[in-house]
Amino acid sequence: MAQHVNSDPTASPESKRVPGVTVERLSIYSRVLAVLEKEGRDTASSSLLAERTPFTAAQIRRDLTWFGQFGTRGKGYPIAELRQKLNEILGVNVPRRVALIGVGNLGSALLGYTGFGEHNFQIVAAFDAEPKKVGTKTPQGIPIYAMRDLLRVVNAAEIEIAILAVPVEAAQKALDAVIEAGIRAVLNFAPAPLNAAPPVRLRNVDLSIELEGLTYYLAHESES
Amino acid sequence: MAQHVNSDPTASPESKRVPGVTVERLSIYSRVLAVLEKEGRDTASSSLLAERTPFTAAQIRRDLTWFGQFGTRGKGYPIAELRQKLNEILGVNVPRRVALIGVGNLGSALLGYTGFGEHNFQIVAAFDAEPKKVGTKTPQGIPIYAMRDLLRVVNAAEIEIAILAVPVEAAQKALDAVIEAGIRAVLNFAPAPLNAAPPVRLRNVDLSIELEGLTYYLAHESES
DNA sequence: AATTGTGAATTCCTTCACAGCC
DNA sequence: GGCTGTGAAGGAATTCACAATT
Repeated sequence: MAQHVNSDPTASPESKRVPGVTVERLSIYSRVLAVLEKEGRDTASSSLLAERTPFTAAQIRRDLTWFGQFGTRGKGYPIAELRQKLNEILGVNVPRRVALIGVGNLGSALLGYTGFGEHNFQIVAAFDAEPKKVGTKTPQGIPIYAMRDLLRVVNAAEIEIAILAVPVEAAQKALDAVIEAGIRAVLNFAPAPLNAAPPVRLRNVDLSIELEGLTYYLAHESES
Repeated sequence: MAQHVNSDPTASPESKRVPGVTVERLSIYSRVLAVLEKEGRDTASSSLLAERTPFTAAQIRRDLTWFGQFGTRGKGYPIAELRQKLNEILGVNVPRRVALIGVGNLGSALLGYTGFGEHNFQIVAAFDAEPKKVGTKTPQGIPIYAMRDLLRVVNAAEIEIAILAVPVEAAQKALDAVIEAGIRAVLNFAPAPLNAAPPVRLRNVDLSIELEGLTYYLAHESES
């Protein structure tokens, strides 16, 4: 298999399109590798990774080949190195600046969530429609701006990502505003089925929908 | 999206196995139908639904046929009726009782999130390892129990679903405890790659992973 | 002996395209 | 005329299975 086109692991996945499902799994591989590294291992086979994830060994090997050849036959994958490469591929090796839109209940919880920082996401500005909050800072020391300052702050702070944590009725307007401000990546927590046209990437996290994905199987358990 | 369920290829309604991706989309259809209903419409064609979702008309029609024939040729689908039907299929026509494990930052935000109640999910009990919190109530009036009371309370209150909002280092033990208490459906917010064997259904929502699904495309924008 | 990387086979999902019905 | 429901076709993702490599 003299196929070394992708021997540079940071090279783009050339000719063919990487399946979306593969990208989804990459983060999970990175997480599992972190755990294995902490356990003191230095290589991991695809079958070990399969044990720690809901995926099969063949699937994992196939996923990785989209980006290059990272393993050694007979041995497995070098954990630290593969993790580093996956983080590069995911674009999380460099810090990403994030704006939080909406400093209510959920927004406050997200600000208190330390996991973002651990994965190189920095919430550098918050925005709220409530005049009383504007001009103050969050308990974490992040300044709260008015929505009309969005464009200015996004440009000045080089913000790339917005997290929407606004009430559902404000969600569409907030989305329009962040796109208008030049943001290309949006994570929406408002329980509204928002849509955005490329090149904007929008991801919806609807907590009720997550639960409904579970109740379906509760309701149909007897049939399995 | 949504992250990931340990897929059970044996769950099915009547004859054949319903694809997992179809179940994922059902909730979204239900949401869109609710919006259309509010707009005063009483029928919706598959192409109208396609306009309001990221899915195609053919895909929507195909998804629905897994569960029966709901439309009228030449006319479309009766909105209210289809929505009701979908909710039945999803098992959200009856209230589902939920336990919240972990009343920290994120847990408190989830308690304040009114979307659950709107979709027939009732958080009826909370649990925390912190002795100071045990015996008190949340601002919403939900009693906080010690973890050791899990089995008793789950049985007494007929709780079917657990939401894990505990620190990552406590996640596995919390998962073991809720499974031990007889719970079959778990939504995990701890940023740990947890696994559960069938018949337990586990869904992970890792906020950092959601963001990483976006950064991949930020990092590879030039290629698309 | 162990394990990757990958063609080939397979399974799963989506889209096409149109007959059937309103 | 408009739209559903669905066989058939097409495409995508997964799994098999094994030659290649350490």
